[in-house]
Amino acid sequence: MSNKLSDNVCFTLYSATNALIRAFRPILEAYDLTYPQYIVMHSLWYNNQVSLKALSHDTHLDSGTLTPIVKRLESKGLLTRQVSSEDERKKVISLTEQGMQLKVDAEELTAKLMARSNMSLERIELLRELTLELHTDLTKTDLTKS
Amino acid sequence: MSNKLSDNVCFTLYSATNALIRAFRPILEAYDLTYPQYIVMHSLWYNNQVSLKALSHDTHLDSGTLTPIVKRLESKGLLTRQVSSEDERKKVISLTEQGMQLKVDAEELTAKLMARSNMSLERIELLRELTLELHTDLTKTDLTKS
DNA sequence: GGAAAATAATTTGCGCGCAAACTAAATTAA
DNA sequence: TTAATTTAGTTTGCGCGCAAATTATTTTCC
Repeated sequence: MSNKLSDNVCFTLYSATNALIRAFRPILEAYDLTYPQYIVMHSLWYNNQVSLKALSHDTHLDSGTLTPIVKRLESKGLLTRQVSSEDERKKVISLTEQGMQLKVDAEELTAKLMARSNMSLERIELLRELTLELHTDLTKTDLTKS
Repeated sequence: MSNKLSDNVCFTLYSATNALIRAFRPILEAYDLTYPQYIVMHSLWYNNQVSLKALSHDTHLDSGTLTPIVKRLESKGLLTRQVSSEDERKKVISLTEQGMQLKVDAEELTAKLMARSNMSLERIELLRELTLELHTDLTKTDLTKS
């Protein structure tokens, strides 16, 4: 029988994520990026010239969330959005030269940030595995099962 | 050297939290609550008649975030907000009868939800401890340390 | 080939999450 | 005691996160 909020996994997960993004903010500010924008850039650094659909699959972000994010990155000159010639419903999202150059600077930000926590590498890796597992479980049984 | 997004703790943590809140939504819908609103109610069930400051401390939510949440809960008839008689800057937030009755129904929602994941109780508890640790670390070293 | 269904992306609406600016009350210090 | 500082809570502005509705294109099926 739980009574404190911190006895609750959902709450600790939620709070830790908020704290992480909050801690990321001043670091990412130097690159004029928010955390979701950073995720999109990270995805494109390793998978350039993809559709919004593909980007959505990789980042786990909704298309309705992605469209405005990608537009903002476009207006910052980090990427371009062109209608695909094969399928005119699709847009091809491509990094600009400027967008690709960010990679060099911003690649190691996670390591930088996590080093500020006192957690050991083993525990960080364990946390990664557990959250990956939870995400997989939740998205698998989400809609069909009641 | 990480290349996939899922190699990145921050990303897996972020995605798992989004997935969790998404999974919570249809369950909480029956109580006409969002997840942050549920957190506030949960806090009040075990700590009634507190100031916004105290609520902010317990829920780890900003006062600027809390004010509109608490107002929405007030307009749903789940709580009241009265100016404190000792200190007129403070507001005393108190559950209504209706707000207290929700507790009975909504208390075990977390267990209900986590049962839908295939994770063992041990791994869920481990996840709770790791996220609690990360939150503590990040909020401790946040502003002062560079 | 043409109607119906499926797919890709955008738009709309709402509730956060939080920094920053603001208001009002209480405390401290001169 | 009153001016300066601190504290509690609200407001504003912006960027998500996502469900639901919409638009436009493609595919399917007859």
